[in-house]
Order: sequence, then structure tokens, then C-alpha cells
Amino acid sequence: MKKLILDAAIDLHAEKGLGFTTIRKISERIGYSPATIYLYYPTKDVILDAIQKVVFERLFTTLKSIDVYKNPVEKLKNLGRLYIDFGVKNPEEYDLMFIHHSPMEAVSNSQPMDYFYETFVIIQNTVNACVAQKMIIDQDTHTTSLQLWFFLHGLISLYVKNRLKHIFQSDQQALNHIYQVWDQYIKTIRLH
Amino acid sequence: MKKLILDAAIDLHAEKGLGFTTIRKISERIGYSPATIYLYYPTKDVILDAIQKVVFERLFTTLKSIDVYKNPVEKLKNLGRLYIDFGVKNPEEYDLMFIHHSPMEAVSNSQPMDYFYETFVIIQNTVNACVAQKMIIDQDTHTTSLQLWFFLHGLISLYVKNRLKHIFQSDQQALNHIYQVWDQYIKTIRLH
Amino acid sequence: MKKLILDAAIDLHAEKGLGFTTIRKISERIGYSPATIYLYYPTKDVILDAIQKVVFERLFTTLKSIDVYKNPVEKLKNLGRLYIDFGVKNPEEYDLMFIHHSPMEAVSNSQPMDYFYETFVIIQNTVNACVAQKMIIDQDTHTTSLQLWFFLHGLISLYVKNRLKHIFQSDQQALNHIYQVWDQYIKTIRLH
Amino acid sequence: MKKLILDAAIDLHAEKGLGFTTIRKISERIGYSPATIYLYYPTKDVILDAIQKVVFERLFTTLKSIDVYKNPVEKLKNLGRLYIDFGVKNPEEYDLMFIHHSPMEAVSNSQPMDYFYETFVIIQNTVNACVAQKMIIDQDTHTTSLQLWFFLHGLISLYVKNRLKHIFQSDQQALNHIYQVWDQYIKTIRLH
DNA sequence: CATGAATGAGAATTCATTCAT
DNA sequence: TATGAATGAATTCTCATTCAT
Repeated sequence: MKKLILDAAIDLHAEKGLGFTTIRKISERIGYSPATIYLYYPTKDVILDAIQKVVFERLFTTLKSIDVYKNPVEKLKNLGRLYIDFGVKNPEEYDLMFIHHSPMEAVSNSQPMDYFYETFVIIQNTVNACVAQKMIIDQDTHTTSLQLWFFLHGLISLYVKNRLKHIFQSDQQALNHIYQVWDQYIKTIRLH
Repeated sequence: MKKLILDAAIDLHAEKGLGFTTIRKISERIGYSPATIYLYYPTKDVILDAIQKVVFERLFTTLKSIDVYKNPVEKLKNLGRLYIDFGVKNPEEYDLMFIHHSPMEAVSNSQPMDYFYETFVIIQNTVNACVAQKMIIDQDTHTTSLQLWFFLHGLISLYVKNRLKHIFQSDQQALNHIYQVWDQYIKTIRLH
Repeated sequence: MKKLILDAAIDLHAEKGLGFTTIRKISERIGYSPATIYLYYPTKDVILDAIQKVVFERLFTTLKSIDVYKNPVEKLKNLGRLYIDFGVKNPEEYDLMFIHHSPMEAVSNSQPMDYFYETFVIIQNTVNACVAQKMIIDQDTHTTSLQLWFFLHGLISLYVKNRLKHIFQSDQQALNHIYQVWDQYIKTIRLH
Repeated sequence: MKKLILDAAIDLHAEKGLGFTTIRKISERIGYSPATIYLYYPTKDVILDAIQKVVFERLFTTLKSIDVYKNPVEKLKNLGRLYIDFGVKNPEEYDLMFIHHSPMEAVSNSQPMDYFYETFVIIQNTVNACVAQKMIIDQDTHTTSLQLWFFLHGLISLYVKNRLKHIFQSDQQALNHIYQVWDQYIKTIRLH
């Protein structure tokens, strides 16, 4: 029942974005009155938190699929590809997760899980594996991981916020290109 | 007169952020009625566009100061530093320029100038200079420039949107660190 | 124009009480939209403040008419009668002024006028005049004035809140009686 | 079971006041659902009535302790002190009993008991005893009793509704003073 | 050139109450 | 005996925008 609400909220958010995800709209979508929402969620912020949780978990699940690769650099390369994939295919979700002025501040304290940090850790673990096998240039892995994250996040957020339109001739072309830019970047730091 | 409005809007936006930059607040600040605003600007979005224009020009002016460096790699390094500086010191402006759901859409046709592209070009020109003197690794300069921009934008936008809080111990520490991460990145691509 | 709103608010309040004095109801009554109210009053509390101001001033004006009496004890006696009159004829107003959990707290700071204190002062001045001419028992006039106020306020507020219904046989009888109780009280403290 | 509900309602009311005493909060406090409340009480007003009944009985019990005094004037003086005490220490209860817009209206028919009248009778009996022994000024005891009640109620209700703040320098000072004003009042009507 | 006046649409939230089960 | 599920009707307040003057 909470799920019904949450799903509606997630869909609404994915389709129209945060600004259109209102209690009213959610309740309309599920065919209930606004008051009903409050039986299950005390506050709009809690719903947004719940959305965040779901989408972050989706992201983490998606990224897990790099485990199929043995070669750590392949892992890393695909980690980036999957991350980019996730961002460009779920722009509103990506917005909520990494761009939008964090609404969870208040609640996050009681929620020890820190999704941002966890995202970073996933990258860092993969980088560590590469360094352990001396497959990428060996500098401080903390720094390297940050660099990778900055790169990926910059790429995705410029794309989803339409800042690359005039640099490429079309959205589609931009899309094709950014994966290559990532691959190229991996080549730069790879040792063999 | 348009300038009066625009200046008020710019200040308001810088001080309180996009969410507080309302037509009413602007008009109060300049001592005119809201209706008067509409004599000069047809729509709020047009005002936001105008703000964008101003702040982009500020950014470009700021970045011009790299000309004092002879060494192209120094130019590049300082370009990044200045860009980061601008972002972290003017978070609301940076938001409007590169993060906020582009308000120009509607108007962009009549405004042939593309600030996003220009930003990219500035980076690319600097990269070109480095490559011409064989001072950084020689790959496609278009790709390299994009990489640099992605990196810088990712760094700034994660920082201003508070996504680095739990990765560093404090905001201040994060701030100190990110410049180093940039310097480190330049070292990676530098040849000598 | 503010007057239109205020008058509607005052009437509504007088007719239906504080609980029914909502922004919506006010706007309906004057045939405007709720948003219009906010062009003239920033907040509901400010409207309530304004009502308080008006009704307090009405009270003070009413009480001024005791000036026609030369004899200070006559002044005092009629002060009470007028005060009672005001209370029983304007029960909702009296409620707002002296009974309802004060909504003005926040604003009253900027409004140095303290209506409660002023009410007390009016009583005290009249008492002072009586004591000066040795016409009522001579104790501390501060205490005497408080006693009078307590008495009057108790009388009115029990009456308007329907707590005297079963002590008298009818509302009307209660009404007749309470003026006598007041006159009787004055006799008690009068010297000649 | 009705008691369980009632006790929760009483506590809630005493702690947070009438505004926070909602059906939902009551039900939460006792660990039952809101609907369950309606099995025992048809309406919120009925619950408020029941609270009134309980707190009135508390008051009456408290006032009974004046029986320890032999001297009727001592009885009277202490009656007032206890009444004031009850009011200032239980402001929410006092509010519900004597100030709040009587919720009994609807139900009062089925509840022949009239607590307001009973309060008055208690005062009147004590006054009668004084008059019988010629210890206070001898006027109509009905009138005298009303005077006393008006006085006491006015004093308490102005205090609990914060109308004395600016007349005294502090709440504490007001509190100290009002007992003295009462004692003083008794002196006025006392014969020896 | 300027505005006073106005609003429609929308936001989050609360509450007493109902009723089928 | 108990409740899960639901809601209608409120509430205050904000904002971009319009238009006759």
C-alpha cells in the first residue's frame, strides 16, 4: 500500500520531474484523496527520501553486474558505462540523487546510510582492485576515485541538463560520443 | 532601466538563490511595481536568461586572466583553478549557468550565442595550445577538452550540491582537497 | 480597501467568532479571491491584530464618555457599566481582546501600544480620582484597580462564555442582575 | 475502557492543551485505532464533556479541604487561595472548565449536573457561614458570592491568558501579587 | 512610462468522522 | 470488540501573470 504510493511517486517523478511530484498529483494518480497519502507517509520529504532510497538501490544493483568481469580494468570501464547509462536513461532520478538540493538533510541523520558515500566507495573498491594488480597508474586511490567520479558525474550532469547540445550536432550524437570519451579516459590511466 | 531590473535580479539571485528570485521580490527591491517589470521583460524566464548572460560574461572575463601565463600548461592549470574558484564562490550563479534546468530553451533561438559552447571553446583553445607545444598527451583535443570540462564540472557540482560532505570530514577540508585533485589531474596528462 | 477587508473580518468575527474568521471566508464575503487579501495584509495574524486594534479603540472611545460625570465615583460606576455593556454586547470582540490566546505576541513587540495595560490604566486613573477626593476606601490604588478589573472581567467572561446560565433563570435575568452586582460592589468600596 | 480513553484524553489535554487534544492523538496514546474511540464516545465533544466532569470533580475535592478551618472567614480566604491555585497550576483544565466555548451545549440536557452552578454553590455556602456568624459585611449573600466568584475568575483568567504580563514586571511577580490581591479583597469585606 | 488591482492555480497539511469488515 | 482504510472539507499562503487605466 505504501508501495502503491511510492511507485506512483517514482513514476511521476521520473516522468515529470521533482517539481511536478506533488502530494495532490500522487493521490490523483492512484485514485485516492490527498489525505490518504498521509496515512502512509507523514510528510512529503519522507516520500522523496523513499524515492531516493529506491533509486539508489537500483543504481547499486545495476553496478553490481560488473562482477561478471574478471579483469579489474574491464570492471572499471564497465562501471563507468553502467553509471553513465543509468544517468542518461534516468535523468530525473539522477537529478534527485546527485543534483537536486538534498531534501533529506533532516531525515538522513536517522538514516545512517549515506548513499553518496556508498557510491564513492563502489568506485573506490574497483579502483583499488586495479591498483592491486598494477593495471592503472598508481597514485593515491582516494584521489583517483574522486577523479573518476568527478569525470562521470560531470559528463552525465552536463548531458542531462542539456549543456552539451551545441557542442555536438544532436543529442544522439552527444550520447554516442560520451561513452567514447569515457573509454578514452580509461585508456589514459591504464597501464597495459 | 532594464539594467536596474537585471541588477536587482542578479543580486537577489546571488544572495538568496533561484527559489527566492521572484518577480515580486525584484520589483520590491527596485521600488517599482511587479507590472512594471513586464514592460521590460516579457517573462521571468527571459530575466533568468539575462542573468545567465551577465554571469557567463563574468566567468569569461575571469578566465581571461590566464593570459598572463606564458606556459600553456600553466594556463590550463590556472584555467581550472579559476573555474573551480568561480563555482565554489558563486554557487547560485554556477547553478543557474550549468545545473538548473535550462531556462533558455524557449528563448535560445533568438539568442544565437551559446554560452555552454563558448565555455567549452575556452577550454579547448587552451588545450590546443598545450598540444601544439607537445606539453600534454596528444590525443584528440576535442575529447581531451571534454574530459577536462567533465572533470571540473563534476567536481564543482558535487561540491556545491553537498554531495562530498561525508567523503571529507568537513566542507572546508573538501574545499582544500578539490584544488589538489585538479592539480593532480593535470599532472596525469602533462608530458614534462 | 484595507478597510473593506478589515470590516469584513470584523463582521465575520463578530458574527461567527474567531474560529470562523478565515482568509477564505473573508475573501468570499467581500467577493474577492483569497490571494487578494494578501495584497493588503501579509498574514492572517496581522488581520487579527488589526481587528484587535479597532475593537480596543472602540472600547476606549466608549469608556471616554464617562468624562461627562463630575463626581469621580459616578465616573467609576459608569466606567464599569460601560465596560460590562461593551463585553456583553460584543462577546466575540471581548473574546479576542481579553480571552483568546493572544495571537499578536509576535507583532506586538513592534507595536509598543499595549492594549491590556492601557485598559488597566483607564481604570486606575478613575480610581485615582476617587481616592484623591477620598470618595472610596483608601488602599493602594494599584491593588484597588486590579480588584475592579478582575471583578469586571470575571463577570463579563463568565457571562459571555455561558457559565451563568444555570445560576440565573434566564440569560436575560442574568444580564439584568450583573449590572446590579456591579453597582452593589461600588457601594461596598464607596465611602460616602 | 472508557476510562482508558478518558485518562489519555485528560493527560493529553493537560500537557498540550485543547488544540492538541485530537482523536488521533488520543488513540495513538492508548495504542488503539481512532475508530475504536468512537465505540465508546460518539463524538469528540462528549469526550471533552467527560474531561470537564473529571476536572470539575478534582476541583471540588480540592476545595473540600477548607473544612479543616473552623473560622468561616478563614474558610473563605482559603477557598479563594485554593481556587486560584487550581487555576494557575492547571491552566488548560481551567480553560476547559470556565473559559472555553462551552462544549456541553449539545450534551448538557442529558447531563443534568451543572458544574458551574455547583462551583457557585460552594462559594455561596462558605459565604453563608460567614454571614451567619456576622463575620463579613452583610448584604445579599447571593450577590456577595457572585462578587467573589467574579473576582476570582477574573483574576485567574486574566493571568492564564497572559493579560497581566505588562502590568507586572514578570509572570512570577504577577503570580506572587495575585494572592495578595485576594487576601486584600477579603480584608475589605471582613468585619473583624 | 507605470501601476493598482486582481486572480487562478497550486502548494502541504490536519482533523473529525465513517463504515465495511 | 476492534480496526484498516479512507475522505471531504478545511486551513494558510505563494507566485507568475494580466489588464484596464
